[in-house]
Formats: sequence, structure tokens, C-alpha cells
Amino acid sequence: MQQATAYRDAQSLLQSEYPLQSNSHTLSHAHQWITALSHGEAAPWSSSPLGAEQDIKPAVQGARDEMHNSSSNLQHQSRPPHLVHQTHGNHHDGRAWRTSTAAAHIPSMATTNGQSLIYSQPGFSVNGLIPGSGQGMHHHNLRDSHDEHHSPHLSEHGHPPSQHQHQHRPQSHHDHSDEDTPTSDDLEQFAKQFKQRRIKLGFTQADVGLALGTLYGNVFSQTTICRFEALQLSFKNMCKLKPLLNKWLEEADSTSGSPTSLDKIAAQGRKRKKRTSIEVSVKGALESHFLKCPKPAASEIISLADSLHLEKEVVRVWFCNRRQKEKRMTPPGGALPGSEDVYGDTPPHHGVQTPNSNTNDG
DNA sequence: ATGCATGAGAC
DNA sequence: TCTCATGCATA
Repeated sequence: MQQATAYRDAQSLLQSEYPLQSNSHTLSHAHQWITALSHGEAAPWSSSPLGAEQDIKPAVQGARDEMHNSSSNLQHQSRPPHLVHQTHGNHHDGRAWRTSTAAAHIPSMATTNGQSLIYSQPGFSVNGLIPGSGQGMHHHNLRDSHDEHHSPHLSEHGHPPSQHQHQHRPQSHHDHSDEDTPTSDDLEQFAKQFKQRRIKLGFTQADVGLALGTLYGNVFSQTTICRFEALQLSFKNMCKLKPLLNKWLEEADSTSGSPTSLDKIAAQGRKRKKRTSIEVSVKGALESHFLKCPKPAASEIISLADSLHLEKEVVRVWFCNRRQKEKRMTPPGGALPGSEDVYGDTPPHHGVQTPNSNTNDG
């Protein structure tokens, strides 16, 4: 598996040097900040437009030979008793995206420039699947298209279909894995299985994210893959990613051994704001406030930020992220009793699960 | 693996 | 201004 290593090497370097993601979603809006750059109006935090201040990491990580031939018992799965199953109607939240079949096809963008490190391998279709490698590429907004025709009521507002309940499948005639709305159980099992297979195949989470780009034109980051495996995405989001990852499994299996292609655009992006490190004590204060009021008003955020000596934006974002975390399928620390439905936006229970219940990932 | 951040779209 | 999907940067 030296191919993966080499490619990941390049990826890490690129990632360090160029703070730009070749996500098609982002690309569709890339002109925004690129234009901004042209105008010379960089964000206050973009100290050096050249990105020279970043420390390039050697990215030495080729030791991941956890793939010893072991008994492949992928069918175990002990159902944790936490997932309260609720008889909901046939709300199909987060499945409308799949209805756009056109989104699954890759546009043909002739990337015949020799500057990309593409291995012409018959396994992976490297002929123009690379997002953002050239300039004449036309992306298809998978997300945009699905966002348009999805029911406006299916969100987590009011009485959501909820991430962590059993979504009773409309038709239970076969064990499809990439069709219809999966249940929370399905997702859990798939995520687990996916991780096992991924590791056995010798791929990292980042590898998968890139591969999804070659397969669908939609690149995902290591973060997203990681969160998928850990079920730390919303139910809707999980449903959306599952078919893609499922497809990847097939591809990876049939082309195991073939090098994955990689091409990233080395573009100049505006720098993101430096991540604010909130002190533990301050975090505690924020959490206390969150328990009392998960949705503080702007004025309240200001005063809170003032008392905590933080920027208002930082506090605001913190609350946003906090709320979002509450809506994940598997909350990291565990559910906070009493702080869930205070804003009538959260379903009355969580699918709490031990985050480290994966005993075979290496 | 996860914390803070961005941005499009929804309210 | 929020939600939601997503990811850079970092622990």
C-alpha cells in the first residue's frame, strides 16, 4: 500500500500549505473570496496572503498495517438499549437528496494537463473526476439540487423525525443498503461495518473523503468521514452520506490495490480566522449559561462575551456549535438531562452511545 | 477525534 | 440570526 502513503503524503503537505478545500460545494462559491482577494480586501486575520506562516508538517504516517487476517465477523453488532424507538409517521427527512439521480453522475471535464499526479489506473476512473483540477470544470451542485426540493417541514423543528429514533422503513422486503430511509440501527451498523472494511482495506478517513470526490465529484474531509463513522452527524446527514460511502466500499473493494488518484488545486485562499482556544473555566461558564439558556439573545451574547472577555462572535458561534452538538446522533459526553427540550427544538431523548465502543478499528 | 469556524439557506 | 452541512486546525 505504498500508493496510499505517497498520496496521503502529498495531501498532508498540500493541506498544510494551501488552506483551500476542493469541495465542490465550496468551489461553487469559491469566487467569493477569490474575488475578494483580487480586490485586496482580505480578512483582518489574513496576515500573510502567501500562507507562509503555516508550519508544514512532514506528515510521516505510513505505519498503519493493522490489517492482519482476522476473523471477519461483521455481522455481530450488539444493539445498545438506548435508542428509544418511536413510532413516527413516514417523514423522510434527509432522503430527498437521493431522488436527484442526475447528481450521481460525473460531468466530463477533460483534465489533460500533465501537472496533476494522476496515476492512470484502470481501476479508478481518474479521467476527469478530480474536483477542481483544471479550470474548465463545471460542477454539479449535488447539495444545492437536493436542498431545493426537500420538504420545508422535515427539519428538526417542532416534532422532527429525529435522528435517533427508529425510522420504520416504508417497505421491508429486502435488505437494501443504499435505498430508502435507513433506520438509526441501519446507520449504526453500517457505520461500524464501514469503518472495519475501510481499515482492512488500508484506507484512512481522508482517503475515503478524497475517493468520494473521484466517484461523485464531491470531496469530503477526514472530519466528515470520521464523524460519520462515529455517528456524530445529524440523522439526515448520515442518510445522505451513507449511499456514497456504501458505493465507495464497492469501488474500494474492486480496486483494492490500485492507487487512488489525487489532484488538488493549489489555490490561494483567504485565511480562516485563527481558532480561538477557550479556556476550560470559560467553557464551564458557557456551558452553565447554555443549560439555562441555549438560545441567548444577541444582547445577552454581548454581555456574556463581555463578562467572559471573549468576542461576541466567538460566543455566538460557541452556542451555535453547542446546539448543533445536541442534535447529533451520538452526543460526545452523553446527554444532558433537562437541557434538551428547553427550547422546544430538541427531541426528548438522545441516542446516547459510548463513543469508543469500536473495538476493532486499530 | 474534536473544537471552533464558514457560509448558504431557512426562519 | 439561526440551522445545518462541512472542514481547517489542533489537541
